[in-house]
Amino acid sequence: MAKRTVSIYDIAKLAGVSTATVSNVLNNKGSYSEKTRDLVMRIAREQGYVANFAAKSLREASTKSIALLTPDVSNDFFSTLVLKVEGLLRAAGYTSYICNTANDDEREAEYLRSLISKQVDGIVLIGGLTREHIQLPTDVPVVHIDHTGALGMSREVYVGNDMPKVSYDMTATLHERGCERIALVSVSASLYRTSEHDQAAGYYGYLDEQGIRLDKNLVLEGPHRQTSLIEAGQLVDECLDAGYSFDGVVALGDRVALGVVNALKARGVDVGRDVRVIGMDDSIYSRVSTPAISTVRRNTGEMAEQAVQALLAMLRGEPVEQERIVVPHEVIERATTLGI
Amino acid sequence: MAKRTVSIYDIAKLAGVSTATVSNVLNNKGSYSEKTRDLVMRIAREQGYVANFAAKSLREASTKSIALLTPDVSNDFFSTLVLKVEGLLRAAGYTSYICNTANDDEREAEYLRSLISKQVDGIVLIGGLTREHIQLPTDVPVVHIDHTGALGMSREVYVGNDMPKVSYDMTATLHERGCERIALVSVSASLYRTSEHDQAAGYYGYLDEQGIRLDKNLVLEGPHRQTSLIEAGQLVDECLDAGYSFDGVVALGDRVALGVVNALKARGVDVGRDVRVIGMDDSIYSRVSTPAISTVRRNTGEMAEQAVQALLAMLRGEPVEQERIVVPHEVIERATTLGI
DNA sequence: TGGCCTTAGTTAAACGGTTACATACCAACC
DNA sequence: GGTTGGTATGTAACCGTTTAACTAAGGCCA
Repeated sequence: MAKRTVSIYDIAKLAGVSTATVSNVLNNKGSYSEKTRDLVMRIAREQGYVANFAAKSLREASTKSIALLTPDVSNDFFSTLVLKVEGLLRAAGYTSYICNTANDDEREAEYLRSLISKQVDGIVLIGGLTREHIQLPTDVPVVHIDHTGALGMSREVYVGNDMPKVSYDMTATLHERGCERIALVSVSASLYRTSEHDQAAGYYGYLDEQGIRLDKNLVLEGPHRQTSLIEAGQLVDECLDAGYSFDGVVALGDRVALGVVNALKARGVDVGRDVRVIGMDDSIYSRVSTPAISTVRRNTGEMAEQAVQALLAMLRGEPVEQERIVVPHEVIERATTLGI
Repeated sequence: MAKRTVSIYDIAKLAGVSTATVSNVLNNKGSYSEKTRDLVMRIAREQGYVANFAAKSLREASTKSIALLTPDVSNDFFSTLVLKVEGLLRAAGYTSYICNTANDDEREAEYLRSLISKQVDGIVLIGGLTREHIQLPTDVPVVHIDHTGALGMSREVYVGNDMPKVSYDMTATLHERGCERIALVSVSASLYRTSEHDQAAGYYGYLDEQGIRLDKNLVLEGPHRQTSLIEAGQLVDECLDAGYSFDGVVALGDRVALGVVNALKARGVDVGRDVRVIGMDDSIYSRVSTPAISTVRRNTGEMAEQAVQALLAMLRGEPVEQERIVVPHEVIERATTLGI
């Protein structure tokens, strides 16, 4: 079975020319007569010729494929990012290997090992934990998105938001709306998205700057045993059951925010008035909630574009001009902070 | 730059043996002394040798990679399916190309063209529209999941639920709980998931069988201009605003069901008592809703397993023993039909 | 001693492209 | 007529791996 697929050699024979000419015609290179081109093209089409990428890759030392690692594709933020990056790369002629590491170091390392062996031309690392455990054998270009862990490669670029500023702005938004006792809710999956707990930094920073006393009982961190949404609700319940109170919530992620909102609603709290809530990522969760959840748009579109642009530049062999690219974010207020 | 990565040839030279021996050692084939093996292994490790898959693929006419096409990875049902399939394939030594076709024929065709050229060993098509537009040049094995469109390949397997039975059971569940005027809500993205509108068939079938008069005004189909969740709500609003009424809703998808539930709640309807709702897929949407939405578990785990098993069998060259594999489904009743 | 088997290893071809270099032809120019 | 130059095409090496076919040496046995 498995009748060998038609090769450039078969076409050359049928057309009565050499493989070099066929290759030239197929790639618009070198020179050849119009007659030859038409003949070769016709035969190629007739025979259903499809170039063998393995052969091309071997010879050219380039597979035109990219590794795309992300911790969790089911997370709206990451999945839109991944899809945008993939689309842009595809438009540039690259195929992507999309990998879901589930925040597992070992899995990530395994993926990289196998993809390095598959000779990917570049690597895009999205979110996730620190990357200290990874050691790459080749000097392949790497782009990090939403994440700051270094890899020590010779060609390496970072793209992301100013995360401390994001949580700073979230906290400020609540404070400016009159909140005085502001809680922070996060589950580890989102907390670890940046290597140095950047995400929470702005919350502490703002409180400090405004002279607001930090109440450790209002910092709710979950170990992410289950769906972040459910867990966030439990954290809120535990906190309130223990007798603590708050009038504002900085939720590191819209899923977390939705969990918080649902838990508060279940207790009869008027979300948006009694307690204001702000989430992050501007994902579907913040939009489908009632009341709609205020959030931070982190500009996945621009992140993807900057990342791909930087990667393509490195692939073209251009020197890295800007190692760290910061994408602006934007607070979007909805019912949970406006109180309408 | 780009210092050539170390090849089997370099190792052979360093170890003072032939490339054949190195290859044998690395693949546990042929025969060699223990001394030689240790030497080769040590040098390979020292030099950070990584096999070049392009060369291997070219020689072996197998890339150990699979194309995985799905209409929408942001859809919970598809994404869990994709991840499970990918995981099982990885465990079997295959790398997956995960592709998001967005229900776009042209995009799908483009993906397949490029992946065929990349010499994928097999193809898994998940959900999506009919596949009549696709013509594959090689006789690569194909597995379809949750979808019935034929491709006319020599090695082709279908895995999925009995979709007419699914909507039949959904309708029956509502009827048995006392619903008499049962609406059907779908948006095209989900409606087209099976080629012959299988999904709705059971709804019509059940009504017919029970002698319940079909009211066309209660069949709400959206063109999927936007998020299915939002759109479902609009369809419900339009229907009720037009003066029609229902006491049960068959929603083809949990996202659709959530949209319906939200819209009804906004109108002050007591969901679960005044109107009962059942969704499909047992996704996160049905679980995070208040009230929790009844749904149908479609067993993505078993689907993935059956699909991968069938694919691996075909890749091993075994003949197709069962062309059509049906995975059982299960109605899960929660608050929106139990009325608690 | 010769024949045969086993083990350890080598040689070289093959996979399907790309490409540097060689060649053949023709026209134009001085 | 010889030189120059462009165009169209062919030749063959090369990318890194696997593997069929082969060699060489040692052991065993009649």
